Amino acid sequence: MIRTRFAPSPTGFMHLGGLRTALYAYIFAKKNGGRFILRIEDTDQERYVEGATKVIYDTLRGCGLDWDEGPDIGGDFGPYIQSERKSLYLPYAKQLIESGDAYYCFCTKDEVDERRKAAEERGEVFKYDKHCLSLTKEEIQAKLDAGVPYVIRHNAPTTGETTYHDLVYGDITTPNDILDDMVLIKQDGMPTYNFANVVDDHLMQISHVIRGTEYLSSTPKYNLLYKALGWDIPEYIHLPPVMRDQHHKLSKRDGDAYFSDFVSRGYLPEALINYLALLGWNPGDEREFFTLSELQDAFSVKGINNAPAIFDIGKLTWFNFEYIRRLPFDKYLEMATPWFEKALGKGRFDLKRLAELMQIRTEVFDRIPDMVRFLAEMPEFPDELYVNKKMKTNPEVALENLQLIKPVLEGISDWTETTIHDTIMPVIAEAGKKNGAVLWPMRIAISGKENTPGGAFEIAYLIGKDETMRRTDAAIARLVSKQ
RNA sequence: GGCCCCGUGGUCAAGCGGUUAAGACAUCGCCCUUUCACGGCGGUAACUCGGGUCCGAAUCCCGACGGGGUCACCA
Repeated sequence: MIRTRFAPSPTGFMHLGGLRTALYAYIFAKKNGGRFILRIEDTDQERYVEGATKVIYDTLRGCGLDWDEGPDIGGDFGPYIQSERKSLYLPYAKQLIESGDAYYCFCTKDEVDERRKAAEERGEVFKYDKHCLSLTKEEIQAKLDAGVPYVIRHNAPTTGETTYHDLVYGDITTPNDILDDMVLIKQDGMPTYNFANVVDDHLMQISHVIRGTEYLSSTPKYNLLYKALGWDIPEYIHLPPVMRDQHHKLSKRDGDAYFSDFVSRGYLPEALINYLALLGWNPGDEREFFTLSELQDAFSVKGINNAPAIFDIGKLTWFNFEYIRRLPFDKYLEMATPWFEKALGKGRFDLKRLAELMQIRTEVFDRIPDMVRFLAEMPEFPDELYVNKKMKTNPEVALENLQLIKPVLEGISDWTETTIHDTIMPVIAEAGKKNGAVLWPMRIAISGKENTPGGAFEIAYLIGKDETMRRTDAAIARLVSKQ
């Protein structure tokens, strides 16, 4: 049975790198008919952030990454919150002490820190010197009885080397002499991440550990623990980091790395998931669009890349654009309406028609207001906008043609796109002019923008006859005054 | 600094000893078009460097350089 887990710590928000890890763990499990487990790693009491767990739930569910076992839904291997498992760890630590693979350490944190600092100043790599390993049984018991605070440390080997296999990185070999005697049980009785992780992954029968490469070099230490405890070592799938640029990891610090930020700006979770899936993995063929279930079918560990990948918001935006285009119209209208209203207020425009024009032009929802604001408020614009080489227009031509259509526009009583179109086009033809020579200036005159979501007729319809005449008159007046 | 990992266009990325070194995003140009967009066509742009091995290397080996990670009673 394939079992994977996503084990975030509730210390902040869900950032995109973490989401990608969760995604891979989810699709790998599902692809293989396995189970996806959610475990909250909150052994660091000081970093606990209220509400962070909910963010994790919301993000995962919002992306369709439903877990089969977890804190809120239970499962056969609970509890799924590490702090609630506190009492489980100590017996295993004691077992390691019995076998000589761990020992009590009474050195205080300050002492050790001081020695570490001194070593660093000498340019040396600090390793705990196993000082407390030499304590006799009696000495240990005496300190324990006296209530001297202690931690339990791993007794790591100092010679030889350790090799393990990673499904994406291959064999990783590390010399043992660099291994430090890491703390397994902290002074507060809580296990460290290092220890809790090993115990929990084993107890929860995790078959494949999927996580970031930051754990690549500490994995040998975990493997030593598995062996000392007599447990099977799980398969490892380490994932390269998602980078902001060549030098920096995409991190919580960047602020824009949060899933929730992208969603509130108008990125669709589906687009985010699709993009993230392809960041560091490829299906082996030319496909680019994947739903979650298609991802499950196509996924293969072989397709995971082992080099860091730089997060490219441009490509994400393209995916988002494509997903927005594919949205059912009603859904688009519903989602776009708040953004329309932000710039246009309520009830002044035919939002349905606007949405039809906007759907294929929306890259991200938060760009909508700037694109449509001109409908409510005529922007200032330079006369240069009347210049269009291909349409052969300039301010002079614009004035002439605006004057040509103004009375025609005035005479239209049934203000619909069709009527406006059918009334204006013959006039242009009769005057022997090119369509663009008339329609370009008209669009500029009533929109004041080089780019608009639709042509002259659509805009004229949207802003209504009165506003169209007002803007046309103003444009003519201005052009006249400059002659 | 020690140890580990990585190195194909601006970005993602195919490639597994012989290819005109794919494709996508971005970018540029052209066509279509009442604008933009969409669509169509085309262009610019890459194997970090140096040694090997081999008839032949982006592909294998070594080294250099560059980048990342890690060295906590954080996870």
